Amino acid sequence: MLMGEIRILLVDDHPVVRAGLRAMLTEFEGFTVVAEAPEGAAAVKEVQRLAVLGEPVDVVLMDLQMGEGMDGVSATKALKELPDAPPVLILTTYDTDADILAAVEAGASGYMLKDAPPEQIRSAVQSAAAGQTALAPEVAARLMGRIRNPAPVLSAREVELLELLSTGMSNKAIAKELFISEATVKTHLVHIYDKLGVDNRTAAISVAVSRRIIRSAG
Amino acid sequence: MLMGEIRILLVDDHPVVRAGLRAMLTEFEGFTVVAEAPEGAAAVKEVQRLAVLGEPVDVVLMDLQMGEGMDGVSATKALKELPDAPPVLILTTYDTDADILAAVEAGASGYMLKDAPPEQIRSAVQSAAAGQTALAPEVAARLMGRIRNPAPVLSAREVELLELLSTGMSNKAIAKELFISEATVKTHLVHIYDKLGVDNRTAAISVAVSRRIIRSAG
DNA sequence: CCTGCTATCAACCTTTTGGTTGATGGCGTT
DNA sequence: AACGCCATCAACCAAAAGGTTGATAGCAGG
Repeated sequence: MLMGEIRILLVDDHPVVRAGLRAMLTEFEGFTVVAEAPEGAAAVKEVQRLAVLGEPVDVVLMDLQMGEGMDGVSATKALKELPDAPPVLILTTYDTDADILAAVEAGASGYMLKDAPPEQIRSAVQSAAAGQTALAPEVAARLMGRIRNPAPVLSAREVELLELLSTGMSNKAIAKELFISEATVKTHLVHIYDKLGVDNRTAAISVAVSRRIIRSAG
Repeated sequence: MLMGEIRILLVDDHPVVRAGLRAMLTEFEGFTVVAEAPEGAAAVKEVQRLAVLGEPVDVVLMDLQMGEGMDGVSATKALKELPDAPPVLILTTYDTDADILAAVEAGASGYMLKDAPPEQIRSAVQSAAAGQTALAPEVAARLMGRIRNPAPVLSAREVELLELLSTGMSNKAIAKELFISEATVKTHLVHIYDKLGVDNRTAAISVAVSRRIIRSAG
């Protein structure tokens, strides 16, 4: 293949951010932005379209929060089900555990923050294109810190519950949403309270937000 | 002055966004980005520096949320105290009541959203440079709506309660903290729920945070 | 002066949560 | 195979929160 250019698809609902990434990446050697999409569904279509044209995408740069349409996590999952799925590099604003976990679980090859210096983004794209994993230093540090300092680790399910909790849903509503019984919700909550060292849902949210386990409503 | 170019200062903590705005604006006729700043304090210095150089800034494009340093509202206030203060056009992601009101109160000449189409941003910058006010359609609509349908305003005491609420305190604890009876706490809560359109404390916090009535733990 | 809003409190009742105990099955590790 | 962790559910009880009615008092505005 002789080191052709790295072919990139940008997925972000903000035209300004897309323009910024395009400008930033094309200034570097070896990068081409071959397509853009404002949300996840369009991104999947673009990847397929370019694949059948014989001009496959090498790396997808994906935002997590899209105003409308398919969000980044769902899009990543959808992309990973395609044959010859390209690596997906998440590029977002927030570095909460919930976001990171969801992204990694969906099959993302990396997790970068939008306020990262250009050079960092450049090397992350390169790593992703090479099939490697690329984590932002902040993200990596957070993961390392949590290994050294065995802070109580919430399971993915527990984080999921916390997120619904933070929207103000009752146990009954959460149960319905997750297709489990109210009893199970209560069991999860007891475990969450235990791990966070609190004894009610409101305090749990407060602690979870300040520890960046979840992101507050916004 | 013969219709010189409009000289712009970009203020945003994300290099990606700055690059995007720069690329977007310089593609249009009549715009020059003369400086950039990652946060408010640096922005004020830039404006002053360029003023003494005899190359004054015509429009400041300002984000509201900066990771570190002076935030957009404070920076706008600071700029407005300078002699020959340039118009400040807010360009941000969120269009909450609190943000818009704070920005307008601080003296902003306009309020645009980052997901706006380039053409809209272009004309907003032009309006601001001409000394006019430029509001994004979404923002204008929201303001109109709030005039017709004034949002319930929480009393100072109610906000005080909300703040304690968000830390996870029980009614009893809040009562003790504020030297009032638990009954009074409950009465306040009923009023708060009523005004926010919710029916439990967790949802109240969620709404209050998303409306920026209080700021979340962090 | 009357009206409305705010802040305070009480009594009462219903619903929701929290806390406990115990049980099942899956999954991965030792 | 045995152990631990996770996710699921049930039944039960105690505590907290939610909802209602009603009352008092201050203070601002028409």
